[in-house]
Amino acid sequence: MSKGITSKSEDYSQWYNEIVIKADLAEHSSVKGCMVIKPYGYSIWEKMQAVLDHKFKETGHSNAYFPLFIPKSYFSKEAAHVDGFATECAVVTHYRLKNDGQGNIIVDEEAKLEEELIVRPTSETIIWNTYKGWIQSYRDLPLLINQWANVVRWEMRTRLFLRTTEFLWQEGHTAHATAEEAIEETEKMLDVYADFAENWMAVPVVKGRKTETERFAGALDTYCIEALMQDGKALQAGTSHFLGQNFAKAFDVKFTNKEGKQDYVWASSWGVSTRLMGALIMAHSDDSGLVLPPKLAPIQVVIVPIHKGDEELQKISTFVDELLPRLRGFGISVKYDDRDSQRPGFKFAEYELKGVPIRLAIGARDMENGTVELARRDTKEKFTVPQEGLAEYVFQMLAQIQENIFNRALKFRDEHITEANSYEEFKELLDTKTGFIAAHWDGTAETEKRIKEETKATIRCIPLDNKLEDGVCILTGNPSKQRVLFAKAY
RNA sequence: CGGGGUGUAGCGUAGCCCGGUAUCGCGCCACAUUUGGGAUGUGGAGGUCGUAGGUUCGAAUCCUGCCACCCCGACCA
Repeated sequence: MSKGITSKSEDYSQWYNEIVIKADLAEHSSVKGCMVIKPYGYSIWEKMQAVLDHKFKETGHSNAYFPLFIPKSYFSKEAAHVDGFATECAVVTHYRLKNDGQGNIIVDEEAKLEEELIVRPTSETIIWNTYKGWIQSYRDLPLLINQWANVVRWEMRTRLFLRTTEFLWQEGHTAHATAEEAIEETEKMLDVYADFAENWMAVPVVKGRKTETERFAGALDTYCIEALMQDGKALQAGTSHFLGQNFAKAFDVKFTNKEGKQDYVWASSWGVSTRLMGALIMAHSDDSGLVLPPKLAPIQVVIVPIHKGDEELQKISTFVDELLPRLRGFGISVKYDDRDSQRPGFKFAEYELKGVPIRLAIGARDMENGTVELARRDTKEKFTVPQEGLAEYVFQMLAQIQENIFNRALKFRDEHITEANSYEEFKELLDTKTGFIAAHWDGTAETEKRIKEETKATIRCIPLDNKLEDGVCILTGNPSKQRVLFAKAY
């Protein structure tokens, strides 16, 4: 392992890449745009999954699994949907290889599929085609399904976790008897995402709605949570869509309501992906490496013994053997690193790089004094604390760290929401201060497009808790009733 | 799809201009000494130089083609 990583102030993008690689979260695979998520990175994702999965079930959803392959014809059934995804679909055309007689394996042209299969970029189409058979009556509704899956989007430019060709996610697909219920579901799941981002990932988010331009292909309304990264760029961390009756109509999913009349079903879909890993990394980490919120850290506490000779190690290990169950009793995941192959300094640096929230170092001096050295990752502070009551102290410290990194991120975020009242001011802020810029917009796609072309800033969302105020659009001077949040985004 | 870059041991690299069978560091293995912020010494193992062809007595090096990946943009979660 090499020493140090590029400073984030020097080159943010390189800093990010190095953290992902050096903290052992993931690595590039031999396939362009695809990554291998390594055990340490995957264990963070598993923690995210576990929490989210629990929340989904708590809100009445069940998991199911739908196929990876989608018949091409399904895509053309919803016009906006196909427009949105057509240019980034991987297509399966053959089902067999053969030996060409010269030692090469080639595609067997005789094994051409009647109908090409699309590797799912998202599953609305195959799921709604399936729902057609599941829904006949209002009694079958609501239908609340989630699936954990991989999807493929053939993006031109990829970045580890933030945008990979194949990525892992969950996608909820629900069916309802009324528009109101579907909207309620859409908003409820947005709240679930926001709660997860803030209270687990410690990443503050703005809940809002997308403009028509930024809306999901096939949705009537797209809600989102937007987070701010340390370089002042926004990251869309999750989306929840109200799909209206678009997919029900495309796939002919009707039900008989209480009055005995036929109607199309109302839908929502919502998802978060391994992109959340990117958000987690970028939101908190520093030049020493990853900083993980305790609630999602695979290892919350690491214990490093410092000893001269086996005898001292024995004593320390005996103490640690008693300490471990006490810590675990508080639900703390703890690792005792008594490897003799690495010295303490190496281990300190390694666990900092990996973002372990608390490190306990115990040496002969501590054993004599009845203390341990506690180092917290978020502030880099070190404390000498008594062994007596240590488990409880650590437990409380973990809660403090969780709170601290959230507050730190919140402070940064709030300091980076700035109001702009003219186009000049807007451009100036984008170049200097960055972050979210709250500005009046005349509500037209033309204005949005021009601002994007001229400044690279997009409307991240129209915040749900927006206050109404009269103003004029920064570009056109036309009247506006509220400010929207602009930012450069990932 | 444009621009830039890289491909040599597990990783990072030197060598390429000027052709003679590959340098250094990290890591790995063994042993010893070490251990409160990225240890030290000694010995050792490890290479189709991305790939196909060409020139040459001889190619990591020169020529041609191909492939792949990374970074920066445009597009997108």
